[in-house]
Amino acid sequence: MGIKERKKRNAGKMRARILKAAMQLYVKGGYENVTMRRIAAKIEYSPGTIYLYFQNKKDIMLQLCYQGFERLLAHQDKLEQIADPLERLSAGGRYYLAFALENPELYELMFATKEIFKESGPDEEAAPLRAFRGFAKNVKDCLDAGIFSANEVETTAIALWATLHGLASLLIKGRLRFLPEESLAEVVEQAYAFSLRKRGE
Amino acid sequence: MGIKERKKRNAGKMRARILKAAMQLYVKGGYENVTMRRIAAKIEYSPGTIYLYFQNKKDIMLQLCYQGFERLLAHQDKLEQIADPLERLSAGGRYYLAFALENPELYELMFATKEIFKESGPDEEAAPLRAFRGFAKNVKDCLDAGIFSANEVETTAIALWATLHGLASLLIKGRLRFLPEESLAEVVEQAYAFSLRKRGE
DNA sequence: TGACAAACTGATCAATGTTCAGTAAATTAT
DNA sequence: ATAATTTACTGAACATTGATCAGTTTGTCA
Repeated sequence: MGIKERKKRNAGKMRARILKAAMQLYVKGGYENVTMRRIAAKIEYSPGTIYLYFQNKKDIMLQLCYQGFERLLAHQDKLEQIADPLERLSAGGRYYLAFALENPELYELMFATKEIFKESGPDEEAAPLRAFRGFAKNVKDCLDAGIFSANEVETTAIALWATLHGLASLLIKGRLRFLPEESLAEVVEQAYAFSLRKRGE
Repeated sequence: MGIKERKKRNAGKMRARILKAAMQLYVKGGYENVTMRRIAAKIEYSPGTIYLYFQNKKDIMLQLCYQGFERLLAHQDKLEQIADPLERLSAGGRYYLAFALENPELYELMFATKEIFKESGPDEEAAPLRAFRGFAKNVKDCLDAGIFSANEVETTAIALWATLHGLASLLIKGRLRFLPEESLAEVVEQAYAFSLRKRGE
């Protein structure tokens, strides 16, 4: 009696096709480029069909937002191999910024979606929170190693995350365009290094 | 021959009326609540009239964005009275965050508008850059006082600004909602304090 | 094969930003 | 004062949007 399973699989595949099409449209031209009719054309179904698999456009965009966090998490395990905690945190920051700059539209979406935690409060299983917990773990290792002054882990993690997110956001939104282009990368690198300055420096 | 002047004044007043109506709509319900027809209804003109004073909706939103920076700058002079540079920087940060949280939609707009610097590159006279220069001045005073480790002023200013902007953005977008509500303010305060930690701490 | 259910269609709706021929008001010239 | 001209404004119209739903096709099972 695998019929129900097959149907679920089919529905899942359809959802995936829709999301794939939506993602392609989104990364190419942002929110306004994602149109129910354009998605429908891409998957070769009629617009009405999409509403059998998603509540509305917002629902689709929310799923894309989650996919963004999944992608961000995808390479987290590579960081684990770095032994030195401060170096690991530093590399994590560089990776974070690189991800944001390589996927600017996606990164925007990841932090533009207000409804992300709306449904029944924050879910520890959710990708956004898992990403933060992984980051906080690295911060904890630094604190344990006495690299920063004594502080709450969460407080320190939030401060450093905020710096990274702030830099990513300012860069993507072109708010640092007053700096000479060629020194931009260097300035950003050093700015994050300043936030990571060790106790006594 | 004050006729031309009067016409300019009238056109200016009309622009102001339109922007006022647009701002009211925006702070109440965000971007999608700002509608050319709704603006027109508020100012009691027909929709077409708006296009005699603004290029399009984007143009209107851009002006609102500028108004946001003007408001942010409005109380900057009060900070100047604080003698101690670190205390001044700290108070500036608190004021910045308070502004962002009291005007969340406006703050979003201030940093959501990509076109802000599009026209002929960054303009030193523009409010956004003036705001940064004011902030950087406070940072310079701290560096001169030896409070932070030697560094480029711009680099340090960007690091601290990014932290503030990151905190504001994360708060507004609800990304810190996994923290207990009652400790949120405290955590944010301490997170910024961490970024401001003095040399040797 | 026939009855039922599930999947899909596409015309349709209200609302959006924007345009522009036409009207009304204000100004200048006669 | 009246006519001519410029300026200000209107609102119907257009293309496109997200969303709906009666009707059709496809698939499943007795």
